[in-house]
Amino acid sequence: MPYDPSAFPHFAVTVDLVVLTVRRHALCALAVRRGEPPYPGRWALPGGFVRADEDLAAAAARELEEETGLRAHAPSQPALPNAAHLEQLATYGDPQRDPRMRVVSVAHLALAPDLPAPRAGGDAHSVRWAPVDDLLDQDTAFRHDAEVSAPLAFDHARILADGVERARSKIEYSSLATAFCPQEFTVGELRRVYEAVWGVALDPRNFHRKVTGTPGFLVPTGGTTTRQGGRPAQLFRAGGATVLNPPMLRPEV
Amino acid sequence: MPYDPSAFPHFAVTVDLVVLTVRRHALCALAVRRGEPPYPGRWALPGGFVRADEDLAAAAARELEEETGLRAHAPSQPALPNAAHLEQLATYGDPQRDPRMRVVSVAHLALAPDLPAPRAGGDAHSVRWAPVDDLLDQDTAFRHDAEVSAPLAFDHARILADGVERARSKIEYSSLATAFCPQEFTVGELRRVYEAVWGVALDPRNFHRKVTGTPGFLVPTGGTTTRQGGRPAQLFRAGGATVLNPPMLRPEV
DNA sequence: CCAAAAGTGTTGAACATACACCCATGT
DNA sequence: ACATGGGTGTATGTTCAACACTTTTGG
Repeated sequence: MPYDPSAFPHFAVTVDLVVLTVRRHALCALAVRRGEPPYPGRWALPGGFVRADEDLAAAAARELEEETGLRAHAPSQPALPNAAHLEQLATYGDPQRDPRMRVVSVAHLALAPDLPAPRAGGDAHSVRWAPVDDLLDQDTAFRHDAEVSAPLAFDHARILADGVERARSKIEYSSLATAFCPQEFTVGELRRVYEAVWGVALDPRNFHRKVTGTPGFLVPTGGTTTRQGGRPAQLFRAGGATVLNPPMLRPEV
Repeated sequence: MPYDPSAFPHFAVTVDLVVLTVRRHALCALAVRRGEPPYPGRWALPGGFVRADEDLAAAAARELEEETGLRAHAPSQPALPNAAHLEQLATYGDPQRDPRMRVVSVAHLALAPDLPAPRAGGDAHSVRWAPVDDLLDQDTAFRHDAEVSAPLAFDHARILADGVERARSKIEYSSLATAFCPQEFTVGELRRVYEAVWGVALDPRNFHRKVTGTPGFLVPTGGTTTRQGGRPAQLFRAGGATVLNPPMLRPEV
């Protein structure tokens, strides 16, 4: 079927990734250092062009694997080892957002357990996990001891902020916080995820009762561990439940 | 700055609109009948191409005004007369979703008060409000008395379902339900919005206490009305609060 | 008077917080 | 022994669902 290609404008379409993990009690995002203009030397979110016959989710999964080695798994699928939660976040299409040309970027949000080390992708640019506070907050970004020293390239600060906000609100009413944990984890480890993502302290006793009392949230594996020190803790896997009812309550700020 | 346009694939970018309203106790969506191939004669969501120098939100607002005469207002802005809530929903980019070419569609969700009548836009194709159940449910869609008789064109059934789901969950924890009401409304009218969107019955007494007891949700205007019959009811405007804490509770299904 | 919708009071169950207290390990 | 994190019990307050009851209109 013929169609006049001059009847509509042409766009480039990219996917950008907000990849979040919890490291050393802080919520961190994956950042790559740009080599080429525009914004050479600045940190940015990983991402790339969508291919001609590629679905948006497939493009996001491909970029995720290129940058981290993680495979994506669809929501409510058994958590495989080396797999991350991946979902569409939002789309950014300001005509001026890329100085080269008109680019519409479909941002995705990925949540991953703490990984041994970020691995350089097919292109060997530098990659690192940076605390989101350093990436977003101007004051800390310009502190001399901060490892990032300028705002993110393009509109990536906005995209990252939206991704963080999505993660913060979603762990409230879904079991998504388990995506930050390894396959087997303790209640205390899960609690530290909530504390890092929300930036608050939670009562360990009430948290324990809450998560173990929500049917389908956690499944005991039978094993125990003392990797956190102290009394051995039961190990759990994520259960089948995806929505939490009643939700976890985020304390007032 | 030169850039090689053959280095990346070209896409067409459209906006599609899920415009919802509550009419005669039912949640309804705006549908347009297609004149041209593909899917001639089938119902579809309103939408169109994003222009070369147009932001995504601006394109959605333009299409909304062309189809309905409604202006869009940003979140948490005073509700103007003839203005609708508009927000980005999600982006759909399956390579096969449009048989003509590669089209990425950025769907938006609009919530509007019940309007006198849908008005034909710049192009004079037919437009109507259809109950979302008729548009989505195969069984009712093929009943002889249903006014729509085939599934929506393209992947619009999926987009509509996602928009309805977004609206259903958002009125739970935000004051968005007021976007379905006229500027001044009663507690009973607001309750009927929740009942239509969720498809449930709510206790009028508890609902009244809940919404009037949430600070910033409703502001009394001083007036009263008996347009629903019975004892005169106070009139309210939407207050400044956008998030509802605690949320409205959707009864179990 | 009766029907209909608005609004208030009350009660018992569910759930949240705060915190006292005990348990099982490593050093 | 003691520090550390895991886990249970219990008191107190808040919120919610259910429903009896009163108020103010139209017919």
